[in-house]
Amino acid sequence: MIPLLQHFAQYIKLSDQLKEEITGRVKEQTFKKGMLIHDAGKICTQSYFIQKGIMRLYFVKDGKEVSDYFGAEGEWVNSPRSMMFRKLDHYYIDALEDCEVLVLSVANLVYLFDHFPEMERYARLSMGSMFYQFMERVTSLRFTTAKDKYEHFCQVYHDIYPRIPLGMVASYLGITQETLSRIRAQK
Amino acid sequence: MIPLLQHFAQYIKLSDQLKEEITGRVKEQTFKKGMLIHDAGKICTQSYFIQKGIMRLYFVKDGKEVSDYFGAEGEWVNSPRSMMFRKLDHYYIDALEDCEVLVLSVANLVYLFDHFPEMERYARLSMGSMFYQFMERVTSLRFTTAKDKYEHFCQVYHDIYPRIPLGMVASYLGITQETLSRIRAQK
DNA sequence: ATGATTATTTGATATAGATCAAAAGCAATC
DNA sequence: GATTGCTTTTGATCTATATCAAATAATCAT
Repeated sequence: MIPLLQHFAQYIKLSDQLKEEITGRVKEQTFKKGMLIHDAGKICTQSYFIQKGIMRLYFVKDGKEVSDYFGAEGEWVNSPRSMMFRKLDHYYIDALEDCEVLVLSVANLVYLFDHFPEMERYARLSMGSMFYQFMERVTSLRFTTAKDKYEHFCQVYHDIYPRIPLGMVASYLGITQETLSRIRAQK
Repeated sequence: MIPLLQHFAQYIKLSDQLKEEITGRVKEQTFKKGMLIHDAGKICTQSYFIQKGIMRLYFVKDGKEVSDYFGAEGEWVNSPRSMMFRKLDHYYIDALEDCEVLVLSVANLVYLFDHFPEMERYARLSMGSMFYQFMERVTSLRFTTAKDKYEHFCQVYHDIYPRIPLGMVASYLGITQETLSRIRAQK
């Protein structure tokens, strides 16, 4: 539970009361490697805070999986649009490794937003950081060679990139597996 | 001033008091076409709400301008990272047309966040929408042809795309001017 | 362990889009 | 309204990466 509180504390000051409310509203859960955790056919009603393992956000295009985000220890994973706006989205979530997570339901999240304005601030600030990362990613997708893209990926995911299968990295970067394999070979 | 209040009202309920605080804290300003509004060498301390005209967020790479965002009527433009985290960023802002804007300073924005929790909520929700647009943009940059990218651009910027010079569109999409010109010709 | 899947590497070829170069269109300025 | 400086178009190559195909290597289940 500690890592979760530390996560919030990066952005806001946590009152004892808020700490209790948070810890009282999440529950532990584990998933086996390969398990489908969220199905694109459903509204996403849970957010997963990873204590151990890696979860992946992906969608299917022309029968192939396209990976869009990898969450590891200390990060939240969910289907953002589905979760925020309660609309169906095309994202699936699965476990790339055995995972231990803390689950927070949308209902509980809404409760926290409604009763603790500092939670709104937390959300604003943490989204701000992700926003910036998105801009860097967009920059990296334009005007750069496949090699530059891979290097940017390794930088962003520096502590977990060796744990992610090559094919998934390739689809994340918008290049083919074969090209990525060749890039890796030449280093 | 009305469009600005309508903008906020899309996301939160505006009390009379908040309305007054907002209108009292912005000031009108105009910029001539081509003017540099924000310089990458400085911290961005103002956010611009556009009432008329188009503003552009761009940076310079290898001596060339790379456009990253176009803001039109009813939208905010600023250098997000510089503004949010008070760090230097590489973004410039200029005016693609004569512009009429409302200016809100960071100091006033912070005041509003500190005194009106619903402003934090506004920020969270509006960033959420932009977040989603970013995800779509990332998708459009991967696995798609130059033509698909241009079509996605026209969709996202459907009411202003004819007002944006071709070269800027090309750098926004990460393709060359020449390629974009050829794509336009074949339609 | 052993065979069966699944993931990665390697090779040969094709192609979308980049690059280089120059002409044609437009728009601003005196 | 001609002159100057941008912007867009058109044309001829070139190249990074995709695609297709098959061989290894790694992982999983019995």
